[in-house]
Amino acid sequence: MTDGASKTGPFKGHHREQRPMQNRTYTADADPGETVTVAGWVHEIRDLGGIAFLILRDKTGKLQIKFEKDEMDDDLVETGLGVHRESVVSVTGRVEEEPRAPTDVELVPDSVDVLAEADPELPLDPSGKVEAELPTRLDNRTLDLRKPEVKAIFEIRAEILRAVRDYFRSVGCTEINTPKIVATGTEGGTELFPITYFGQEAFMNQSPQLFKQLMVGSGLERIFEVGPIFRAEEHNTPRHLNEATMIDFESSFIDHNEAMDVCEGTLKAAYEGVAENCQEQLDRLGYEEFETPDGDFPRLTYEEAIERVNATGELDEQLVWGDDLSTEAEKALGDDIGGHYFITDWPSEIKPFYIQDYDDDPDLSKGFDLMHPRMELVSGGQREHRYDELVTGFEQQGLDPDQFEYYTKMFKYGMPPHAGWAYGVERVVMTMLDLPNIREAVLFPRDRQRLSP
RNA sequence: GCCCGGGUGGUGUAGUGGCCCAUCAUACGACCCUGUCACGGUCGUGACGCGGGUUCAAAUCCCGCCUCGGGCGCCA
Repeated sequence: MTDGASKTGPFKGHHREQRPMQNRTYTADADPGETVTVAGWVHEIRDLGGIAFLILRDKTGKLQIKFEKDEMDDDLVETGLGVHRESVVSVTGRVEEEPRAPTDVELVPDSVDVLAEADPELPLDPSGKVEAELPTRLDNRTLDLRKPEVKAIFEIRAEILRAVRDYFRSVGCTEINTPKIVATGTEGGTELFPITYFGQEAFMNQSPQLFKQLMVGSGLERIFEVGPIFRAEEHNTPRHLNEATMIDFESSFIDHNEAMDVCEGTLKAAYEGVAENCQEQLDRLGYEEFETPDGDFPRLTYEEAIERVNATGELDEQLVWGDDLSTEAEKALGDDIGGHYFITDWPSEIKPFYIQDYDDDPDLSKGFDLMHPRMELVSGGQREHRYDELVTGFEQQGLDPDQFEYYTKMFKYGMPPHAGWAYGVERVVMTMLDLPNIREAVLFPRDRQRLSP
């Protein structure tokens, strides 16, 4: 940038007071010998009498600020030690090497500015001396995310999304966005949130399924989307949300086996990204060793899966062909396998209409699920791309094809064979970090009871 | 949708009929303390979700309401 350009910008060089943050130094970058201005939150004040320490916290860590009462200006001491915890301050002073300080450096202040005073009684304690329950934490998410271990979850979540996006690009995908306000549901089964759209009945979208299929028939061919989905089920569990974030993938000219390859690739990329780039966050969360999945994920057919569940002897009643896997069955199988695995070749009748059946066995579908030992992560499959078969599938599942004409119509104009899948970001975060509740993996969860904040 | 459990100071808890004008920790207020790092010490402020009932006596038992969490189903 030239001098001339900089003078026309929002921050003019000779008005330093208009950009106080420009000169801010992160606590982690405060090196001995420098005079710096740091800014952040008052984590704690330890007043020992003649000497007192203010611990300042910012996004990079904590820095100790020393106040020697007899040797320093009274106003400075009064301002620095008179603030409540979690107030926002900026402090200018000299950084000194000090082996007795927690980080081996401390700041000797010349001036302290209180930018925002905090109320003395906090709804939760960011220093973590006293635990808070999840509802209290969610009601006060701003304070909650001042805790380094809570912040770490969302830094890791961001890294998962980065790694997944990079992986998708590496296999030739284009990122798309599809509408979240829609006229009809996807599968007809799940409850939708009804809304009014200029006087017309409409719904919050339950899944990008139909839209992403329409796009594999477009010139884009191979696409992914990261976006919200909305489901009006009144479930109350630690693994369901009414608004979740889905990672959807769909590609032309691949089958369900190749779709599983991509699925496995994205998940491994997510684990590897976190292992490579989030060691500090993992440390904060207390991970001794973070294991990335190695080797190929086992691919069990549905038939093999129910046989294996029955062989564990964990279930009171044996599964028979055609049964869906109950939560109990999923857990028994997950314990038995001990890692991620696919279940393939599901009975057609428990998979949606858009999943293709085997030509030589119409009772068997090319649908698959990716499972973590704790829960289902992904649902996907080879799609039905043939117009006549698709419309027949609608009718067999009791759906009216006319309602989905915008979708089926495009299958008349050259829809290539295609396959894809979708997984829930929150479930990936939750299983990766072994979080007890899916609400931990969302900043502001929407569940049966919670609409605010 | 069906079923189960819980709500005690700001926060997290102890207390299952009288021992409770309610325990402990932390926070908050006051005072003491020159190397803390969950700083320490002394003193103090502060709560039984709401309404009704049973009982000589209710935080505790019963009913209704509000509210939160969990199990199943279904799903990601």
